[in-house]
Amino acid sequence: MGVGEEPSDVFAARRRKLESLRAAGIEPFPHAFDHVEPIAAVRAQHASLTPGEETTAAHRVAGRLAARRGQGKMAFLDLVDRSGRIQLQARVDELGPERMEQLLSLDLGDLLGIDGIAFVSRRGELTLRITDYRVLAKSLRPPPEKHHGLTDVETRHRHRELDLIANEDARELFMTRARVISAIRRFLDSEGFIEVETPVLQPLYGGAAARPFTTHHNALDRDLYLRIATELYLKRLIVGGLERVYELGKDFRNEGIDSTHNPEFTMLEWYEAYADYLDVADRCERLVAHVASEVGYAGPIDLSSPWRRQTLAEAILDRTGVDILRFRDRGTLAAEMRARGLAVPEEDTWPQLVDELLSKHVEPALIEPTFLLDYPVELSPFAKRHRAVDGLAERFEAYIGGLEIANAFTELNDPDEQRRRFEQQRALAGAGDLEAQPYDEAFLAALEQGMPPTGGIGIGIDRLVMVLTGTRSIREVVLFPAMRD
RNA sequence: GCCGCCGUAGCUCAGCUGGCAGAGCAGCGGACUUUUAAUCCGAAGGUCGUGGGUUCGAUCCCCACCGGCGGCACCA
Repeated sequence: MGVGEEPSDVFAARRRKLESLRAAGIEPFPHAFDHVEPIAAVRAQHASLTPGEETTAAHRVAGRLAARRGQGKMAFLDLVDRSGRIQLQARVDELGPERMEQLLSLDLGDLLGIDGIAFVSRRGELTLRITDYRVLAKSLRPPPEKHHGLTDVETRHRHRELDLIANEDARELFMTRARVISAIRRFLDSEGFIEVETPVLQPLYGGAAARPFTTHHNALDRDLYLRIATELYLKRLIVGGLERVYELGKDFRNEGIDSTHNPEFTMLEWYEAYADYLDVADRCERLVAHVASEVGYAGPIDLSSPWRRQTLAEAILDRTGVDILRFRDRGTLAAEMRARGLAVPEEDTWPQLVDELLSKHVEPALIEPTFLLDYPVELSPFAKRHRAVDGLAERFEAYIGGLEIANAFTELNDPDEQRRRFEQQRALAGAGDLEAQPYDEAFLAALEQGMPPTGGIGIGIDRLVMVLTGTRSIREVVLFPAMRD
């Protein structure tokens, strides 16, 4: 069933009304409608009126017809725009019999422009008494049910326009998302960052552990990759002296789809010269706290700074009793895990076992904002070695509500060390690791030019929006999530 | 990829391990001048996801496929 099916008489009735409008000399799809006020602005002007109070204030609003009560000589209609809903009163003594009948024969879902005089009904509802109206666009499909809204998840995601028409929650959520993104830009701009744009189509992908999408450029007759991260290009801009840069845009990863993964998703990355990962952590928690405040976050999690900080090894020790720093090879770590009754996947290497401990036993418990610091260097091919602890890298991941929302490091800027890391990745790729980093000579050449000490981070914007809106599925915060055909 | 649940009118949902497919909203015809999910009367509206199978007979039982959701696996 659904939106693509053949019209039934519900559709035919709307077609007939379209034709009768035209027959009456009314253009059902006019070009524009000037001087429209947001409904919320009209409401704000009359917030102090009392029930039964009349005014002489004329207003012009526009939106979608959402409900109709009554018929004949007087009726009430509800009009919805992006900012809210307002009641309209249609009276035959104001409009005349012909215009009245024409108005009442319009369909729910039609787009209307309304001129009216504000008053408050006996029951206390702000209302516009219609003095004139205009059809702004005829709707040829019935809107979703007016009480229950649209609840079918598949239809809500495949036809997001219906979700937005029917569900005020959905409108509010995506407006919040927009405010999150603009607040991020304002924050970074005010701290001396410049926004840049680097290639989405890349001859070589890199900067994250993920499989890419492949595409083809016809004129060049060569395959290109959709980026999995912006990291490597952004660091080349740090080499170039731009000092503080950020990019906010889509990354693409050719992986499974679940409640926290969409194949295309919005990533913020920033890089700052002369900073390390702890400086980046400070800015990250300030950014999130600022954005939460800007969008009026009132959820259950305290996002204010400072956040809890704990090393990865401590967190795993606390949750499992396993001290990964004491068992530094695959065999002894696996034995320790077995001794404590923990599952040990047969194929896993030492860093993969660490990741297993982290994702199974630590991540789900990280509800309050938490930085997990200092990851195994094997898992972090672009992070600088820890200044104090052998075998670790200066890297953190930030968790909120059990979700990983950020990943950051003190960036590796020694080109020879970076080259050795690429060699290791090449060995992994040779062993069948589909996510190993490809060898990127252009990036190495840039590092050889000299990159200042640099801190960098990637923040998953979709997941951050999930936290800020209390949503459990990434599909709820992406307007058009990936679906099968 | 594996397992489980789900798919019935435009929308929201009923439908008894098998016997002609149900309601509300919306829509259509009518009544009504202060409604707030308006109310009342009337007449309509269906490829029960798709394709097979079992059966005298399938929305219901079986198989496959499509799509969605959840979990596992994989993965930031």
